[in-house]
Amino acid sequence: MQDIYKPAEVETAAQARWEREAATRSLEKAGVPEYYCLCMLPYPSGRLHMGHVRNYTIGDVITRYHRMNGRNVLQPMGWDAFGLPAENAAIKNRVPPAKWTYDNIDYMRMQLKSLGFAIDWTREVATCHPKYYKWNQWFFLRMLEKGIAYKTTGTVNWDPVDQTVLANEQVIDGRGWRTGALVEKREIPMYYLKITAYADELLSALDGLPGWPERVKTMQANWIGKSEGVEFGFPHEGGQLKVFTTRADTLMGATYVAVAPEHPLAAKAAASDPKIAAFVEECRKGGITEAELATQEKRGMPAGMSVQHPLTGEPLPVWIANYVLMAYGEGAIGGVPAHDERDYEFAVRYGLPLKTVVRAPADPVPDVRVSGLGFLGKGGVVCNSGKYDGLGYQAAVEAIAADLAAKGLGKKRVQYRLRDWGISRQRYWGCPIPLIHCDACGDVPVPDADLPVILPEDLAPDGSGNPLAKHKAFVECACPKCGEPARRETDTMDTFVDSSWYFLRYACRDNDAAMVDERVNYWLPVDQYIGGIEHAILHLLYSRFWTKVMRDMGLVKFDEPFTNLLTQGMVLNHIFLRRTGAGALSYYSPAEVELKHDTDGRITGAVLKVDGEPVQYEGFGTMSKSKNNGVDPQALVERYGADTVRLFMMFASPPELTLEWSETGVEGAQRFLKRLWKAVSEHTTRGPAPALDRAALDEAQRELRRQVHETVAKVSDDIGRRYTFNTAIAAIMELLNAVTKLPGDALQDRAVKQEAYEALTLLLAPIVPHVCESLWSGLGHRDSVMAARWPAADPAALKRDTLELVVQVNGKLRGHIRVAAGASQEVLQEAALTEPSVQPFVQGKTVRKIVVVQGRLVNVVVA
RNA sequence: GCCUGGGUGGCGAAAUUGGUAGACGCAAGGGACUUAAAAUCCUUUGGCCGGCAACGGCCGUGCCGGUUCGAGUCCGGCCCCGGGCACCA
Repeated sequence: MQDIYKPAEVETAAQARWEREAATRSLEKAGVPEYYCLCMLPYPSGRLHMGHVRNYTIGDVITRYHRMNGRNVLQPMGWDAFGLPAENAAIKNRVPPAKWTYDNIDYMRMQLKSLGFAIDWTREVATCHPKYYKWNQWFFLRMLEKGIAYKTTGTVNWDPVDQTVLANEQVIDGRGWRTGALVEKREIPMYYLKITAYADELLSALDGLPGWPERVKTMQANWIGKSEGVEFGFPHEGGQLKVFTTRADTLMGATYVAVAPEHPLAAKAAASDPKIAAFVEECRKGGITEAELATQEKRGMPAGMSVQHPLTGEPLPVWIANYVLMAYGEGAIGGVPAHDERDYEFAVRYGLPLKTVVRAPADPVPDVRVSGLGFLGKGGVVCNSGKYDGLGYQAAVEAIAADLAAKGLGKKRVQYRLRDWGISRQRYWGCPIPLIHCDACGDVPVPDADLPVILPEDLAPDGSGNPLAKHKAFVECACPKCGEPARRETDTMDTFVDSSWYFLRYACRDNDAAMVDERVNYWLPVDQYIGGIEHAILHLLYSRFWTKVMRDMGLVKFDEPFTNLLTQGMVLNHIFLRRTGAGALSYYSPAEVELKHDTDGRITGAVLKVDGEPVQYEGFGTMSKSKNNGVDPQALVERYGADTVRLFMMFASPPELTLEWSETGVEGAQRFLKRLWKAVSEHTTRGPAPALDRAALDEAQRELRRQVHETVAKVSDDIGRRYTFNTAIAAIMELLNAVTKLPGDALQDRAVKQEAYEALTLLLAPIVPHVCESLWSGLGHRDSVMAARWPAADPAALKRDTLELVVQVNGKLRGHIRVAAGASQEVLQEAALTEPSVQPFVQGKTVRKIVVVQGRLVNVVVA
């Protein structure tokens, strides 16, 4: 072993050894417990960013930990290779998206390899490869046959200048990003997947996922948004205006009815009244995101008609209102301004009457005409509602639903907030939807034998529309049914389709005859899935849905794709900027800036290194290109080595929290590895250590051994159960501090140190595998550390004869006592009361009570 | 607007089931080594007060209130920051 730590040499040698020994290859083995550790696949944007490094380091630590614990572990990698950024790069650089994507994949694969992740590269998948997306198309056709995929219209952002559909992120302040034109909503035909048919199972199955964070399950449950309520109609001349409400108890308080601008009644009203038509047209302005719709100013216009209250027959005016969503319920609501904040705001603005029909249980019955927002929530009592007065929420809903049913106007039903999944995208760089449009036969599925429908890879988009639609060789085809000339569908699939099942394909990517095979049931479900919290809802919900559809078609034998889920936080860095000219901002990389501190170490300012002039410090923010505060992992690996980068990432904060980048923190991580290297190297230069003789140890040696085994127990728990890698590393650092402080060079000193250094190496192997490979062989082992077994704590070494307990008086710390390990309560109380530092606080006072917490503390309560 | 997390020293954080607040590391100060610097090693470090000192006291986990022998942790109300909101991935 060399006496100086040289990361580049160590890492090249370790990676070469793993390659030579095919150490990261995973094969299906009968009789060995399998473990599937999966990280969310990256979008090949060009270079890895720190979020990727964090994600894959977490996955690699878990992978290597379970390997050392004897499991047959699979850790695959792939590329979420279709998507918008490739088209944007194509527009900017005039390079076909395919070339850009494949080049990026090559570079990023090299980066991943240089970080030493134990990935089985023989299973690599790229979603833009025809051998992958063929199965998107094949499965889409199966869903079409079953009625799970269907066609209807959907709303999109429309740029009227470019005549193009825009993604939400391409709409900035209501305008198209390239043209600056005001964006409009437009209805176009699209294909949908009937995820709502699985709403109930997607919701109830969350209870069967104890390995998922509560927060993610709560978000998914709220997203699905199951609510029980009443669907009923407001009768009018032309029939009934249907609404759905969860608050039928407030029905007697309805003073108006409002419909969405896209509602058929609004269209009908617009046809005969130009003012209404203008208003409906006005509502088309702006984007389609829920955030935008929910924050816009509430506006409305009378539809020029009225309906009857279903219980009283009283006429109620119909309004067209922009705050009513066509996508939820029936696209219409009964307005109850006294008991709904949004209705209240609307009614106040347009002078609509209020009627108070619910009161707090303790309050007196209010005057019907009391204005203002009344009781909210479901804990009230119905009033001013005739026969329903005095009922609580549930009883009132039942009674009103029964009366509506008796009149043939309504019934109780369940409503979900979840909407079906629209998968059509009017974009080039995606998986073609396998349909052919024939004038005679309609929409005809592409026969299975003609799959995949191959996406031409040599087109370059120019920003106006989908180049596929202009590509004759792609569009023009023969109808599979009648053979006459027909047009191929040019919409491609949402990239969420690609990422909804890629984790299955890793198990069988060499099978060209089937989407999945038996190996999928060997590896799946995924034992541990790791990725960003930003995917908590959409990606994870779509993957769960897709898995259930495949199960129902008999393709897989499990119900849920991911047994355990770890959501990692974002990586942040300092943000520096200068204001240049007319409000323009110029961002500077933290690498170009020097921070100024006061004597307490507080940041007081910053200057640009090149000119020494101040720049504005904006605090921490997520690493991004636009803020110019990203850190290039490659530069770090070259400067410090992969192990240092991995160690810092895992040490700086627990995986679920955000991580603030710190160059000095990276240096600290490097310092630790150097100290470890030096310590082991000094130990091994004295030759092989003698065998450990447990009976011959002195107190200091026993104490160090105890710490070794306590550390083994703690690190096993921190990595294997808690996923708190930061505290595992802290314990390992403490152990190194302790070993290097053990004086003496006697035989048993060396034996205890050998045991300690071997434990340190094994415990660190999942986190910094390259350096541990060298240390392990330095400590006298011929096999790779990847083949070594995870250490086990020796219970005999953990045993303690005495314990130190805390003594509190009225909950305040007043002293410590040392007692025998098995001491009785009486002995503890006596020791606590007679402890000199405790005496002044109990003397002359009445002891009311003594609380003893086993192995921790004694609290004396005095008055 | 709706849904969901988070807030602890100068900084990243720790405290695992309600039981010693600040482990571990960074930064900063003092010292050793060195012609010097870097590197390395030793050492101090939440705030305030008292003491020559050993040490002791009080305060302290975003803010206000509550439960408890005991609250960073539980409950109620507020403030601030982040993630998601269905065509970014």
